[in-house]
Amino acid sequence: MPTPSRAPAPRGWLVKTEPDVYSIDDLKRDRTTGWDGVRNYQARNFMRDEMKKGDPVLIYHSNAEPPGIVGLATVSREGHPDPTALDPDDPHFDPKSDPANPRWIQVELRFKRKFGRLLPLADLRDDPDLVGMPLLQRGQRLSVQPVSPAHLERVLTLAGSPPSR
DNA sequence: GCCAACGTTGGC
DNA sequence: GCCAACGTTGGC
Repeated sequence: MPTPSRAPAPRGWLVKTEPDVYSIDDLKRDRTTGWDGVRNYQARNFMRDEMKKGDPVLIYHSNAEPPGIVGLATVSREGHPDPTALDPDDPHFDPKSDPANPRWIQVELRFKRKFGRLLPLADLRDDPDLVGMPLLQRGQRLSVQPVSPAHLERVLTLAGSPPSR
């Protein structure tokens, strides 16, 4: 029998940022921002190929005390060239990127909410429901990574937020 | 500040 | 194409 066509399961994401550089409060202030400066091919490919408008995005503070997940955003614009790679005055300028065929991609994120409390990395590591989450894997340092629906729901529950929407 | 893990670079 | 050297990330 024919399988009814069904929308693909919504994908969740997690992005890292150093709060000294750009924090959840900065995103709240700006409301939207181009997630620029990512210079890793795997992370770029997620932004270029897989992050879709409306996808939920967890915001993670790295190099913070303590490090942890601090809030939620959404993809408000899909992959497009990262202007900082083409700007010689920008610290993320990449002279090897051809302006006619830009090498680096960003998405635009829109602030959704800041959690009432930071969810510390150490606590997430201890949560049996989060086993296998890429963030928690040893030596993992991707700054853009997928989050399964189950892990996303668990994080939102820990944050005291509704599991969807 | 230390250092493990990982990605990139470049000599060969 | 191998791999050592180097630079970066990021927790601790």
